[in-house]
Formats: sequence, C-alpha cells, structure tokens
Amino acid sequence: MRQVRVRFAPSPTGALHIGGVRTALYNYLFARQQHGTMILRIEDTDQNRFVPGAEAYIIESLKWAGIEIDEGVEAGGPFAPYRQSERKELYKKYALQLVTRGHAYYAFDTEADLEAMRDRLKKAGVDHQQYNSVTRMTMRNSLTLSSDETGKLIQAGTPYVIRLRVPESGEIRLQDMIRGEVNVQATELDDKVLVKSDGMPTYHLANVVDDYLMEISHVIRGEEWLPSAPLHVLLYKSFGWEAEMPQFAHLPLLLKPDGNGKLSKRDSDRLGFPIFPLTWTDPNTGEKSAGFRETGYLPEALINFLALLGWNPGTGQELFSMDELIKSFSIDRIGKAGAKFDIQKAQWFNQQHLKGKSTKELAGFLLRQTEREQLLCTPEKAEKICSIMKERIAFPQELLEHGRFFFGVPQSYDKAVVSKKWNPDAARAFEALEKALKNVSPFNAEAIKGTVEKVTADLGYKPGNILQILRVAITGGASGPDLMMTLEIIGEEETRNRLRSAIEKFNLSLTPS
RNA sequence: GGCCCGUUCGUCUAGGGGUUAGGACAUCAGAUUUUCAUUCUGGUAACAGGGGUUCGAUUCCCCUACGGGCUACCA
Repeated sequence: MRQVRVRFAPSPTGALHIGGVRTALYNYLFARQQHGTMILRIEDTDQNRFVPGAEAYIIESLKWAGIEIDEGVEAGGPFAPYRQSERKELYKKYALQLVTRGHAYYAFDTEADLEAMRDRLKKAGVDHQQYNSVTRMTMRNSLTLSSDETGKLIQAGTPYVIRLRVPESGEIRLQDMIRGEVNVQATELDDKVLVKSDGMPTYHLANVVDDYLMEISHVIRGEEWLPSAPLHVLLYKSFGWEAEMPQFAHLPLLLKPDGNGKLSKRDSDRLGFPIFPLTWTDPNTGEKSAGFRETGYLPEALINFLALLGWNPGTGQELFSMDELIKSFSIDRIGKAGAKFDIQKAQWFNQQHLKGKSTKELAGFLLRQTEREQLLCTPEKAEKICSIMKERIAFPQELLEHGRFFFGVPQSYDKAVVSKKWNPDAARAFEALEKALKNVSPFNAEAIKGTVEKVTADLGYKPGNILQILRVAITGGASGPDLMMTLEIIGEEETRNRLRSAIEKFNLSLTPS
C-alpha cells in the first residue's frame, strides 16, 4: 500500500463554495486517518478568470474550518511550487513529450474554423459535434498538414493548441471508489485541448501532470469531474504512468434545498443563508456575500454538518468532533446520490456544538459582544448569564440579542401581557415585592424565590398570576431564561428600580390618554 | 440532443431477498416548566413506475420516468 497523499485543488476564481469545503474536508479526513499528507494546490491556469484575493480567501477558510494543510502554496513542501501558473513550462514539456510519441498533436484551427465544423456536423445530424477521431482529419492540424507546413506555421508564430489524440476505438475503464466501474467508449471522448494558445495548460493536463509529479495516491473530488475522468485515465496511459495512477473517488454533489440543481451563490441570496465559509466581497462587483463564520456558525458545527452530507458512519452517531470524524471516516460509506443542503439541520448542529462549549468559552463570546457595543460586563456576570442562556441559543450572538435586558432597562414591554396581567392585584404585589426585596441577603435566586412566594402568599395570590408580568417588568419580554436567576444577576438595586419604573409605566398604559 | 451518474419519510440517511422498513432534522400532539427555550413521551410521514428472476422483492436484472452532471483554448 502506497503512502497516502491527497490534494485539494481549487481554482482561485472567487470565494470557496461550501461544496468545496466539503471536498477539502473529505480529503483531509482521509489523509489524517491514513497518516497521509494533505496538499493544497492552486489551479490558476485560466488567467481570464483569476480573481484577486481568492487564494487568500481559500487559505483563510480552510484555516477557520480546521482543515490543516501539510503541503501547499502557503505551507511549502518538496514539490513546490504549488501554484500551477508557476509551473507553466513544466506542462509544456510533458505535452511535447506526448506529441513526440504520437499521443498529441498541434492544431491551428481558429475559433471560426471550430464553429464551422460544429455547424456542419449539427446539420448532418451528428450527435456529438466534437473535435475527435473522425473530425480531426478535416481540420488544420499536424495530422493533416505535412511536418514541413506544421513547422513553418509554428515558426511563423501562428497560434496553436496541443490536442490529445484519442484512440479511434476501444473502451476506457476506470474503477471509482464510490461508483464502482465506469466505462466509456473512446469514440465518445473528444480530442481535448491540453495546451492553450496562450501556452497555459488546461485543467486536464495540469491536473494529471501535477498529480503524477506530486505523487498523489487518491483523487477525491466532486462528481462534476466524473465525465472527464476517463480522459484523465487516457492521459495517464499515454504518459505511461498507469502504475502511478491515483485511485479516484467522485463525491456526490451538494444540491439546492428546494427545487433542483447544484447549490449556487444565487440560492444563498434567495433563501437567506450563507453558502460561503467566510464573508466574501467580490472585488469586481463589490457585491458582498454572507459567510458562515460571520453568521455565527462554529467551525466545528459546520464541519460536522458537512461531513454528514453524503457520508455516514453507519452507527447512528450524529455529533462528531474533527478527531472523531477522522477516526470514523471511510470512503466506502460515502453515498452516491446528491444531497440537498438543509440549513435547519446546520442550525441544529450549531446549537448542539454550542451546548458542548463550557460556560467560560461562551462567556468569552458574550464579553466580545458587550465590548463591541461598549456595554459594561464583568467576566463573572458574563458567566452567570451564559450559564442560564446556554440551552436557549443556536448562535453565539443570541447571547446578547436575547439577553439585552441584562445590560439595561427594557426599551419596550410586551403589550399583550401588560394589558392582560396588569391589574390592582399585580400592582399591590409589585409594591410589596419591591419593599421585601430590599431585605433579601444574600440576593440570590433561591432567596428571591422564597421572597416572591412569601409576598404573594401573604396577599393571598398565586405566584403564577404575577410571575409573567414580573418577567415583563424586568426583561420587557414574555419569555426568557429562568426569572429568579435573572433577578440575581441584575441585582437588588436594579431589580427594585425596574419594579418601580414598571409600576409607573404599566399604570400609565392602563389609563388611555 | 449525446454521454455519464443517480433515485428509501418534506430533508439527511440506515437497512437489505422474508423487517411492525430504523435513526436524525423539520413538523404535529401530550407531559414537565410561572412563561419561552430545554428535556421527555407519542404521532404523521418513504422504498419513483412497469416488467422479469424468485416460493418470496424495497433489496438482484432490464426498461421507462424523473433528477443531476458533463458536453469550452473554464475549472
């Protein structure tokens, strides 16, 4: 068994898509489990689609997600450079090798020539209008031209591409780790361009050459590459690298939550959830797209969610840490069908992972939020708040969003509860409570509870009748964390203040002005 | 159009020739809770259709339908 070496090879054409994160994750899990190497290679062979900042974005995203790179653009390594644009000359050399061996050829056809050919075939009712073993003999290339003519054209600087010479017949078989055997007739393949007229390799050439050179053992990538996998196999054969050919695993795609099709950026805008790991601003349009990080997702939750989209451990376990995923992961438990992206499940994972955090960690989140808004909060208070808010939140920012009343008098009160529950009895209870609370020492939840019970009992009321309106008086809302703990955190003085001011305001709301 | 891949509750999925087809999210109901959330209990809900093979098919085979991907000098 050879040393496991896998690569994640995105092209820097924009923000890293969440599907890309999953592909990277599966590569990473496999690498770690097999004690192999995880490589990050940047496939920037299309200078037209290059987007500045995209590479840095990819690196930062992977870092945030906890996907560690052993070798690659930033990490370096024995096979540097890891950016294909910096390896340009290399590919040309290999392409020429193919030409020499008769597996590839020069083609001088212009855009118009190609179009004319496709038109002609279309009119003739041919199914695939491609540059292939039947059409190539009608085109301008080194197969139809004499070697003299070819040489002259190249000498003269005529633009040319190098195309793969696909065999006229035969079947190409490939063994996919997820899909089993996949066979394609050679006649279905076209003579793909290997080197473009700008001298850059196409994906197919660069990918195969680099995977060979970098000694990649397993190619784990999205299903969109399955149709061209036979072509890659053919390339390995043409180079004589069959023995070194990696094993392939083509992952099922991530689909739109509703309707059909691949998940795309548009869905994010349309349905209101992120599709990128980090917030991304398109440098060309200035358009901003939401990120999972900024939306409040924990990286471990996103990873957990993504891992289970297309793979399952077979044990029923749903909650995983990265280490657990590494232990349990296996390629043969990856499904074949595309998976719809369900943001609700992602939220659930976030909630679960948030629950798994210690109160101290959560307090850290809260402290950062209060700092940003310049609210006063001690670490002790933050921890107390977090301990009672913990079970109620799905996102860290909800700590403050749902707990704003810990830091100031409510700006408004739940009108429905006030009109329903505010009455002379409640007013009497409030007055009594305000006085009684003064003597509660220490001012803790238990003692407060006792006082509330005593006050209501003395007046002959049921606690249930005033507790809800009490909550509204303190927090403004009809729901929230444990009320007695809330009072403890707010403290005696502030509690009594809010009681007094509530009595005033509630009475006012009773008399219509 | 052609080629390739796929199809179990609304969603993610387990399972596999004979099962009450299991779990999770979502949803609904009940319990707990002063309330909300949590938690607990329970419910609704699926093998795309048609042919084979077989004593028996959701499971194996074929066809159809549907979905997806690819079909660039993009990756």
